[in-house]
Amino acid sequence: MLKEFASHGYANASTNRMVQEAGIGKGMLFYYFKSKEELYRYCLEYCIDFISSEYLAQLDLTEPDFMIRFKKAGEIKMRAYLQNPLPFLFLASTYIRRDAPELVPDLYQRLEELTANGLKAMFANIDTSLFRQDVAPEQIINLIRWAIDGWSSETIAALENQDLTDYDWDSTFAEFDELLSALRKILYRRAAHGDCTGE
Amino acid sequence: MLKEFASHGYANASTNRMVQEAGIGKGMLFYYFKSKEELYRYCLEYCIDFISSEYLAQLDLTEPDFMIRFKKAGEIKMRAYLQNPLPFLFLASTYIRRDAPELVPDLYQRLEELTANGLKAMFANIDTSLFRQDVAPEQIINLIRWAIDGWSSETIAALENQDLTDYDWDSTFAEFDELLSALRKILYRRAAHGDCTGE
DNA sequence: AATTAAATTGACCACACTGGTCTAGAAAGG
DNA sequence: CCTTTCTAGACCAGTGTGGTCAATTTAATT
Repeated sequence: MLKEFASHGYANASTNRMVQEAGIGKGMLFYYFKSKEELYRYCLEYCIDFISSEYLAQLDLTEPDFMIRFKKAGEIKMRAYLQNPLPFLFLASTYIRRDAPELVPDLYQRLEELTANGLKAMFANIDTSLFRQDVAPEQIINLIRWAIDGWSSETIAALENQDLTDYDWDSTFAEFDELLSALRKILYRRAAHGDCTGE
Repeated sequence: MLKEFASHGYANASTNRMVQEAGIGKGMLFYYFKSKEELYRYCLEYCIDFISSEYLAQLDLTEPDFMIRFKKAGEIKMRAYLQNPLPFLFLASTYIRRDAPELVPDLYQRLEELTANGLKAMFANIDTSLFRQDVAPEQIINLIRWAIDGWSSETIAALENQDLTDYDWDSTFAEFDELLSALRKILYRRAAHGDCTGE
């Protein structure tokens, strides 16, 4: 169901394909859900719950070092995604398609709030004294974000055509650590002795 | 036509909507194109031609300073996009939907080649001696790419809900320049006197 | 003006597929 | 044995599809 909605959008999702994919009779679907609309709403709630509990609620927002915090967040997200990617795909799909505006009137507001709260918390209480001082800390945070996002999306894109059953994750993680250490070298204060940035 | 294909994909694009949007009779479409498939192929060729001539062919690949080269490329792309955004949207749509695989068998290979050649040329003959030496130059190139990509997509996303008729572009460009100077400060060799990275 | 040719329209077609219903029966439980 | 809960899939009216075609307007040519 989630897959059908995610890949075709609400309007073009076919209940016939759903029951075929699920291997059940058409009657069942409309026995448990009185309409396609109700099914959609149920899926929505399920996905929001899943992502809230398996991803957002797991974030460690106390870690002052932004890079560590962000790295942990990435691992949590990846774990949740690998456990069940469909809620992510479903919500991303509804969000970018703007598919069901009057179907669930306050949906987009809720999604905005969800991500906005997540992001706000993500960027709150960061120890900016770790950063180099000659570039604005917001700029540094952006650079870290964009670097990690860019690396992630390119890595995921590269993995998409692979057989992941016996994939060598270690080298991927090593690559990620390399990226992080480069970021630290570039964006953080030089450790202790002789801060040659001049402050 | 491009808009219809771009926003619905080949299968769900409606020839009825196309003729309505274009304000012509249904007959005309099938007078000039014998089928939806032929129309699609024509659109494809048109878009590839447009992007090749108005974007890829305009790139200045001699500029040794990567950041300047990339900045110019961004401006060229933006100019082409503003002149006619539909080819970009059309090709992006076909590429991500993987919509017409057996319709145009060698399509994806051609698109891969197009972008691959573009990217390869884009990253060839770069003067890496301008970069700081304590981080691998490929890593630096990636960081610049990701930063510019991230900034661009967030800026575009923010602009999408705006009225652009009398938008203040100067502040946007200024923001972009700020980003570039931060990148230069962070990723390039310190100019001349006292290179404190120690080589 | 008369005739031929090109361009244009929209009603129309068979067909595919839609969300949803409903009958008929299988399972389960008492 | 009866009742209740599940389950299946044939079926329905409706909508939209890509594509056709006879009819008509417009343009070109003689």
